Parts: sequence; C-alpha cells; structure tokens
Amino acid sequence: MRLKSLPFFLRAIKAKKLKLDKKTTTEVKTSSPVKTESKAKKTKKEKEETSDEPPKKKKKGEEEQEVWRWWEEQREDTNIKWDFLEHKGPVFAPKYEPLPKNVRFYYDGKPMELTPDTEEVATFYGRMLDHDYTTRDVFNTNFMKDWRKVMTDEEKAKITDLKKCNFTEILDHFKKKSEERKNLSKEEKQAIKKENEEIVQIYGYCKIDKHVEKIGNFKIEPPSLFRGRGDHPKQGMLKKRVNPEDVIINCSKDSKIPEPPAGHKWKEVRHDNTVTWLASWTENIQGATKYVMLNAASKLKGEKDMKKYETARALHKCVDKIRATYQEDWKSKVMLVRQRAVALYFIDKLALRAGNEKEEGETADTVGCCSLRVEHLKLREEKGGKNYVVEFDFLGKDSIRYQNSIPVEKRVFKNLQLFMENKQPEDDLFDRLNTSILNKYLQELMEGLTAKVFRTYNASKTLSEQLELLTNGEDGVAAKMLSYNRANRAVAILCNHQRAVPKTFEKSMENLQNKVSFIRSANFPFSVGKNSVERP
DNA sequence: TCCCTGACTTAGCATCCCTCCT
DNA sequence: AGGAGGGATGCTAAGTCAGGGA
Repeated sequence: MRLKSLPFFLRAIKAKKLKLDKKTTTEVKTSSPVKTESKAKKTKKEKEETSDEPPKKKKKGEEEQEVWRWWEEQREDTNIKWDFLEHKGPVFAPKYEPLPKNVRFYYDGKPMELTPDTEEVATFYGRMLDHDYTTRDVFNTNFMKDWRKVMTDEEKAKITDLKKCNFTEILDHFKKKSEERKNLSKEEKQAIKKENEEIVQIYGYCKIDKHVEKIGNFKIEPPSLFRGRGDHPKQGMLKKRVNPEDVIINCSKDSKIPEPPAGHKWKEVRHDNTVTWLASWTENIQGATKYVMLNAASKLKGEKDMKKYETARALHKCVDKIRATYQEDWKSKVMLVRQRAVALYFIDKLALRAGNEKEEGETADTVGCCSLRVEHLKLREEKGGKNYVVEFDFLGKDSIRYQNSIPVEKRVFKNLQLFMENKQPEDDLFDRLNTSILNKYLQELMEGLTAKVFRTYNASKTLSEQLELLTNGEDGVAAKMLSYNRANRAVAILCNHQRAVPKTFEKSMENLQNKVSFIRSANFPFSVGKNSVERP
C-alpha cells in the first residue's frame, strides 16, 4: 500500500475492519469519525451493516445519534470555529468525604486526628503508598512542604517528619472500598452505571452549530498529588481543587449560559468563537491552562486531524527536493545552515521531535532534536563494522529514553564533529538553532510544514510500506491481524513509542510460556504474535 | 530578537470492562 | 461463578507551534 492509497486504509478503519493499536498509531491513526465502540458492539454493528435484513429495533435508551458525516461536507478555511455553542459547563470533582472514625492516621506511633483539609491531603498520599512515587525523595519533600501548607498551626507543630507518619490504615480503607465496589451485586452495579450515564447525558454533550457533539473531558481534574513523569522536580506537589470561581466558560452569546453550582460563580463567561474550548482553568503546579474540549470524533477535532494528514501528503510530494536541499546544505559556509540541515536530517531520518527549549528546574530534563546537547551523542569513526556511527542516548518526551546507533553520511559525521568542537558536555549541539528558526525555514519550503509533520509523514509511510510488504491478498483475518500488528510495531520502533512493563508481566509471561510449550509438544501449526515495544 | 503565553496535539499510565477459560 | 487477560477508555502530563508584546 503506497501513501497515495492511504484513503483506502482510512476507509478500512472507518468500516472497522481493522482495530488500531493506540500505542503505535498516534502519528498514523485516522480521524475516524465513527465513534469507537466495544468489540462486542462492533461485531453486532458489523453484522447489521452487512446484513440485508433491516436493523433490529433498538431498545429504549439505546437509540444512537445519527452520525454527522462532516467529512463529506465542504470545508472552509477560517479561524472562526463555531457560530453557536451551548453546553452545561464542566462537572466538578466530588466533595471530600471525611474518613470514618475507625480509619486512623498515626504520627510517631500514636493515632492523631486530622482536620478535614489536612486529612484530605493525607488520603492523597495514603492511597499512593503502594506506588513507587512515595519512595522518591523529591516526591516526599514536595508533598511534605505542600501538606504542611494546609495544616493548622497545631498540626504543623506536631507533624514535622514524614517518616513518622503512618498512612497504612488509610490505604487499607481505600483498598477495602474498591474491593467492596467490585463485590457489588449486578443490580447495584447497573444502578451506578445508570447514574453515571445520566451525568454523561447532561454534561457529556454540547450543541455546536446545530449538531450535538460529545465532549472529550467534561470532568474537572480532581485534587491530587502531582505525578510528573521521570525526574520531575515538582512531583508530589499538591494539585489543588478547582472551583467554579477558577473556571472560565466559553459559549455563544445566544446560548443558554451554563449554571454554576449553587452558591458559586464562574470566574468569567466569554464568547470567543475563534477557539474550540468550552471551559478552561489554570492549574497551580505549572501555571498552565487546562481546557474542556470536544471529543476526537467531533467535527472540530476530526477536521484538524484530517488536515494533518493532508499536510503529510503534501510533504510526500516535495520530500525528495527537501532532502536534496538539506544534503546540499551540509556543505554550506554558514554555520546556522549546516546545523539546520543536520537537525532536519535527524528529524526526517529518526523521527525526532522538534525539541523546544524548556525552563530549567521547572520540568524533567528532556530534549528533542533542536535541544540536543553534546552529552547526548557519541561519535564513532567505526563501530560494528560500520563507519561514521552516531550513538544517541537522551531522554525524550515523557522521559522516555532514546537509545540508537546509526551510521550516517561522512559529511554529517564531520559536521557533528565540528558542532561539538570546543564544547562542554552540557552545551547545545545546535547552538545556532531553535525550533522557531527551524519552523520558519520549513514554512518557506512548504506551506504548513513544521518539524512534527515529518514524524506524521514518516510514521504513515512506514506503516503503509510495512503493510504492503507483510500482507498478502489471500491471507486470512488472523494473518492480516498479525501483519498489521507487525507493521504497527515498526512504527512504534521508529517513533520510539514505549511503555513500562506491566506489573503482571512476569505472571502472564509464565502462562504464555506454558501455552507455547504445550502447543509445541502438541505440534500445533500456528504462531503467536504480540506487538508492543516494552522497555527493557 | 527574545520571551511569554495560549491553544492545541501527542502519549504514557491507570482503570474499566468484556471475553474466555476453568 | 470467578478470575485472568487484554483491549478500550479515561485521565492528564508533556509536548508543539504561533502570535503578541517589549
């Protein structure tokens, strides 16, 4: 399957012939406008779609909204995102429910009663006791500092050492509660489910330009301890409760303005139709704005997604020229041009991210292409029988380690030597370059071209090439699935998509081994495939 | 040009929930 | 029925990129 035939692939997915693996397809997934459903429902629906019989009458409450086939409509390119927008506002986190009296917190071996605010924050820590986070110094220090801020003077005077705090009864309490929830009767579970569905019915949808569309995240993030990834300097800090007074509502003037919860006011109600968000608030850890936005299957998101792939297709048409240009630029007399050319080569060849600058000490120390430092690569004139090898070793987005050795053209190698000359390990490799310069240049090469388009393009191309290579028209469904998973895996490797080894890994591996042994001994004629790139 | 910020996408982890097997 | 397995979904952190102001 070549790139130009990708629309067929999209259609196949829309028709739900293939299931996409979320892990490996972010760069290549489609904006499938048909909402995803559970496997069982899919099978049922597929039957309905392919059957000649009229669809069976749906039970009450099961009627589906007719799908708005926005992707078949004419699109206009404007920064106006909507003409009408009405919604009920976000759902706030439930109020804190104090612990029952028999669940105690101990300080220095003695039970200690906490005021509700202090207790609430203690429960955030208590329920994370089993997690690796609570073994980290940074997490604990940050937690203690923020916890003390909510304590009364009396509590503050007493609770000074986290090591003397015992939260185990709190953890046990929540474990017990979750166990109880699991053991509820079918009817009780149904009742809870129904209640949740009612909330979704009210708050989970909005009316936008005569269409009802699903909201992606209508629930405001509950208070908790900040779980920054990797070596995050702010991990363990208290993420505060968000109140209506913190929330800005965005909707159209002529809509029914959402009611704030009783006794509360919104921070602001605005009517800005140049943006897609319905509500926003500022989070207290990094000061970043959080948004309530539409679901991925909505027109607003889907159209944007579609455009992304169109841009990638446009790149396909001129990528040869761009590659020739940057190879030529490796010889440039201007240092910036050389650096830009080598950086672009990495972005293209290795699917690296752009690499914006980050404020030191505010986040984990991670880098992308433009922010690579001398310490992140090693140059080997010869390695494993290959010449001019570059070894990369750095932490990328989400502190996922990127480790890769690649042979490069001699000219690239010599350039890298030049860029690294007389520099300290912590110095920038591309000291003349940043993402802004790079993207401005890319914009000159092609309208809408930015660094991330290369990732989308190369991921999509890899997937389609792999599918072409691995599949055979006569293959059965199982074989097609296997090929599809393998193709996806190739994309995961290219994009360095990784996931932690699941906690139950060893157990399930053992079970799998047993099955394999059994199958081998019985001489079964089939193989088992798995597609995930797990971290070592 | 630099810096900051707002808006939006990308992506890993947690949890839910369905299916299949015992 | 109960539990394991694993995909789907939910949640939210962490990126990208553009635009505006100094």
